[in-house]
This record gives sequence, C-alpha cells and structure tokens, in this order.
Amino acid sequence: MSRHSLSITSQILAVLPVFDAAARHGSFTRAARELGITQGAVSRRIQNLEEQLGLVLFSRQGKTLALTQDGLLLSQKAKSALKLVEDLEHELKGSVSGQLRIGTLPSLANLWLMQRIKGFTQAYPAISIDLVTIPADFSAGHKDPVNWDPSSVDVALTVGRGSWSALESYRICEEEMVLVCHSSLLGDAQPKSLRDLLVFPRLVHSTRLGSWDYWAEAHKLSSYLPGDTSLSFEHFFMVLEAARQGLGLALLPSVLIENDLEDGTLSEPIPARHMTGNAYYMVASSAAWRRPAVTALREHLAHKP
Amino acid sequence: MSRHSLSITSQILAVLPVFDAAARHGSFTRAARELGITQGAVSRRIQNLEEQLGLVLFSRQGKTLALTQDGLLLSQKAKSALKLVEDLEHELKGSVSGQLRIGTLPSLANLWLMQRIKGFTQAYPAISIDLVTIPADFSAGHKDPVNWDPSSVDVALTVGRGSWSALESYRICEEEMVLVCHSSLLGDAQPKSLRDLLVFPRLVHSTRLGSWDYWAEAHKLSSYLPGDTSLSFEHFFMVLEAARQGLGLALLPSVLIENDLEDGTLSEPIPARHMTGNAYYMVASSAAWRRPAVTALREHLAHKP
DNA sequence: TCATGCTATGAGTTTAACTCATGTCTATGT
DNA sequence: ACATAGACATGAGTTAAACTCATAGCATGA
Repeated sequence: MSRHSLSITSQILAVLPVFDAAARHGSFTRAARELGITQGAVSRRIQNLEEQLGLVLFSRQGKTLALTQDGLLLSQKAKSALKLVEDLEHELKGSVSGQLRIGTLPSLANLWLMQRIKGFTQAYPAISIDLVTIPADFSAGHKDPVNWDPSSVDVALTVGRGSWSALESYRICEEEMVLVCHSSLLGDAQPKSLRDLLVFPRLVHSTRLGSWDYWAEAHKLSSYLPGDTSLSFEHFFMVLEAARQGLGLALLPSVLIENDLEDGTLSEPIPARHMTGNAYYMVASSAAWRRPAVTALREHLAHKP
Repeated sequence: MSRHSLSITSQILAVLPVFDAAARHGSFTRAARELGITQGAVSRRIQNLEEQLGLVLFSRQGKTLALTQDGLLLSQKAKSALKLVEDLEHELKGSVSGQLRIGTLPSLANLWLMQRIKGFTQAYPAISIDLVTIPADFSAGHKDPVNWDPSSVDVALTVGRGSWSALESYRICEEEMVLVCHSSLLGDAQPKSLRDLLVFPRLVHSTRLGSWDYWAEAHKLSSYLPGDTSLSFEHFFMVLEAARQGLGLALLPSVLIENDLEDGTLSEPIPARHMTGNAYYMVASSAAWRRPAVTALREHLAHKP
C-alpha cells in the first residue's frame, strides 16, 4: 500500500466489506466466494484487522467459525457504516445523467455487453442508453479504419489493434481465441490430439476467414487442415449458436463465451487457445471522454469481469 | 492490490479519509501533509475516486481548488461515515484492557517510546502501563543474552541481533548510526571532509566503546582517528544532551535523534551514516504475544513512525 | 513580466494484497 | 476407530495498486 501510513482508521475502512461478508456467512470460504477472492486472502485480511484492533473477532474451532462478543459488536456497527456509504454511492451515481449512444458489434452486444448493461442502468438510473450496432472491418490489413461514423455514437465498443485517428481508446481485454464444441459433437470419440479433431466440421466466421488458418499455424497443424468449409456465418453469435447445437468445432473469442464455458454448454475438447493480437476497446472522442457518463461506463465495464 | 476486484464500494471506502482531508483543507498539498503522503498521491487518489463515481468532485483552476456541488454532498456524508467508523474504532479499542509491564532501555524509553506511549494510552485507555528499564548487553560478542528477567516484564523493547532463546521478537527498525553535532561546535570552521572533523572532541558511549572505531573503519578513517577520548557517558541520552550543549561530535542511532534532526537542534556536519547490524526489537514470550494488549502495542508502534 | 504556489502527470519503485499449494484441525460418517 | 471431507492457517512467490520523485503546466498576484 503505502510507504507511509495513514491513520489506522483508513486501513480499517478498507477491510469492512471483507469482514462484513465473513460475519454474514460465518465462513471465510463463502465470504471469499462472494468477494471473488480466495479463502486465504480473507483469512489474512481478518487476521490483520484483528491485530490492528488488538481483538479477537472470530472464534475458530476447526471447521466452526463464530463471531466473538467484540466481533458481533463490530459487525453490527460495520453494517451501518457500509449502508451509509452504499447509499451515498447510489445517491451520487444517481446524479449522473445524460444520454449515451453506444455503438457496438452485434455479437459483443449480445454476448458480453447486455448482461453488464443491466448493472450499469441500475447503478446509474439517470443515464439513458441507446444501443446501436456498428460494423467491424478486418479487410483492410488490420489498419483499424473507422468504418462507422464516430459522430453518430458517443462511445463505441469494438475490436481492433488500438489506433483510431482522432479518437481515444481504452482497452478492455485482449482477444484470445478458444477452440470449443458441444459435447454432442464428439459422441463416443476420444480425441487424443488436436489432429484427431480435424475430422469434425469446422464452423467458419465469414468476416474472419483467416481464423482457422491462423489457429492451425499457431498449433503447427497447417499441413493437416482440410481446405473445405461447409458452414460459415456472418457473426460470432451465429457461430456460437451453431456450436451450441453441436454442428461443429468453433473458434471463438474467450470474452464472448465465458458464460457457455462456465455453465458447461460448451467445452474445450483439447485446450487450444491463442491470442490474435486484437483487443476489445472502448473508443470515444476526447470530448466524450470528459463526460461523466462515459467514464462511468468505462469504470463499470472495467470492474465487472 | 488485487487481481480480482471487490465491489466498488470497498474501493470508495478506502479513499474517504483522503477525500475528507482534501475537502477540509481545500488543498491537495495540505491534505497530503496531514496524511504524511505526497501531493501527487492525493491528486491521483481523488482522480480515481472521481472516475469511479463518474463525477467531478473538485473544480480546479490553477491554484484554486473548490468542491463542486457533488463534492460538497460527498464531503458531508463522508464525514458522518468516517465519524461512525472512528467512534467504532475507539469503542473497540476501549474494550482492550489489561496491565502491561514494558521493559526498555533508558534512552529508548526517553527519546523514542515516551512520545508514542501518549497516543497509545489515548487509543487504549483501558490498558495500564508500567514502564521499567532493562539493561542492554553488548559485551558478550553480540550474542544477545537475555540479561534481564523475561518473566519480570510482559514485553521488552531493546536492541540486539534478533535471536532471543524461547522468546519471539518483532523488528521495529534497523540501527543506523548518524554523526551529528550542535552548530556551536563548529564555530566558523568549514569542514570539507570527515577528516577535518577529527579535530573536534568525540563523545563516547561507554557501553558501546567500539562505535567510533567501527565508524572510522566504515568511512576509511581508521588510521587518522586519535586514540584519546575525554568524554564518555553511560547512556545515549547523556551523549545526546552533551551533543546538544555543543560538547563534541556524537555518534547516535537515528531512531533516537529524529526529533533533534527535524527541529534543527542537531545536524550532520558531513553526512556519515552507517548501519550497525543491530536492530531494535519488541520481544515477548509466545504467551504474551497472544495477549491483545501486546499485539495492540506492536501495531501502534509499527504505525507511528 | 516574472516569481510563486498550486495541481497534473510520466516513469519507476515499493509494498500490501493476492494466489497457489500445502498443512492442520475438527466433525462426521462408516 | 478410522478414514474422509471440509474448513481455516500459513509459507513462498507474484501481481498490481499506491506511492515517490521529478517535472510540466497553469493561474494569481506582486
């Protein structure tokens, strides 16, 4: 944290959400899950807090975790302090208003942005959103031409290599391609290597035609890759749906299939990922970046992975 | 900090003390001074907060800094949240009680510990303190024999090399010797090198007789060091007082003369510091370390430099 | 117009917080 | 009684946030 130290209070403040979660669950493990960190991290944070205060807040006996008297007192007061700050946060965010026209790629909108928009509109109810699609363009040698009209949207969420003339961009994540399929595709087959998988149909994204070649090259399979491709689709969301139906192997950006991988709809028959060198960006004019609603969107998208 | 991110609220919590200081002072610079960090650090923290919320909290025009409407709202609410947590902290610390017998070296007690005890007794009013002196022993080849009775004190603050049999220790800081004197000692002389300083009387600590030899060696002056020493004292606090009176050059641990250096009572005629390899430790039995009052003392001493 | 006193910012460093892997303990079920 | 599972603790190593330092930029007032 710091070379010098602030008052003790400031250190306690930062731990309160962790302590509160632990107190509510009566379990470091479950608290960790809620917070998206590991059990060990919670354990250490609580230890620190206990040492800072010179108190024992939890009694540990094997698997059993319980608040002590002091812990109970703290948890009650902590709750009200947290409530105060949460309300404050909502009130402040509620004061951010405006109209936000977001341009984004169809697949990105559907498979990634939509579920995040929900939380955003809840946090910033006074911001109204207008979502429109913009095209991606990889035909011109990865030069990231803006083939959509920057003045027609306030911000764009798109893929590219990071240079947009006269526009400022914020990188959300790198593009990583993942080889996936539905379990029904393989049937009883037990592929041992990537080469074994080449017998299955491959689903092609028609505006990223080189993807499979690039993939084959990255995994040293170029000479084995059949040239025929019978199934091709204009958008990733179509490729995804085809994969879900078990129509073939798909090569999809990890950022678009997080949900499908998590819930098991799709899986990696043999892990074979590679970076494309592209990245997903939020792009806007400098003027737009100065708008509170725009930085609010950026922060929101940056913090909910 | 984290690979994953907690809820936004937790990030806001940690900034509140910084924001509050900035709001109170109407100045990042003064807030930084209060917090013991740099101006740039405050500037960045406030920027972060503004981006997280999607709001402008301060209006900056050159040297002029003023809260915006949103900033004013936040500052009011932040104050009450901080108050809540501060009161809570006091209440919890107030519940830590007990008797604490601290054994420490006379000079360390007077020149370092005393000013820290004040804040400690305020934070932990229910802990009663009994301060006694213990001897240091460097005669036995730096073997850190415990030549005080560990059972007669709960914790000891002492100097050594870090190994106390059957006791656990916490290192507070390394021992660094600093060459200092009062301005009156030099008169009109303008020493250009350490060698020029050797004409002045040297104040000797009688239980650390080797100090000057060690110092001379560290600065490659051994062959020039006169052997005579007319002024010697049993304790550092005496050496210090002699130096304050302009009686000669003194070689003192930095930790004991922070105040004198800061307020200009003493200064370094020519910077000539060196580490002794000793360190200042808080030492206690494992049983004592488990006492809340003991860890409370450790935390307190660790955080107020 | 220049000096002064503030904030902003780029580059590099430090440190607290985290992950990962493993150890240990308790409760529970066979 | 013993094995197993499930929870917290902890050592070692890594990451990323927060900090420092140094400097640029900008208003204000002499």
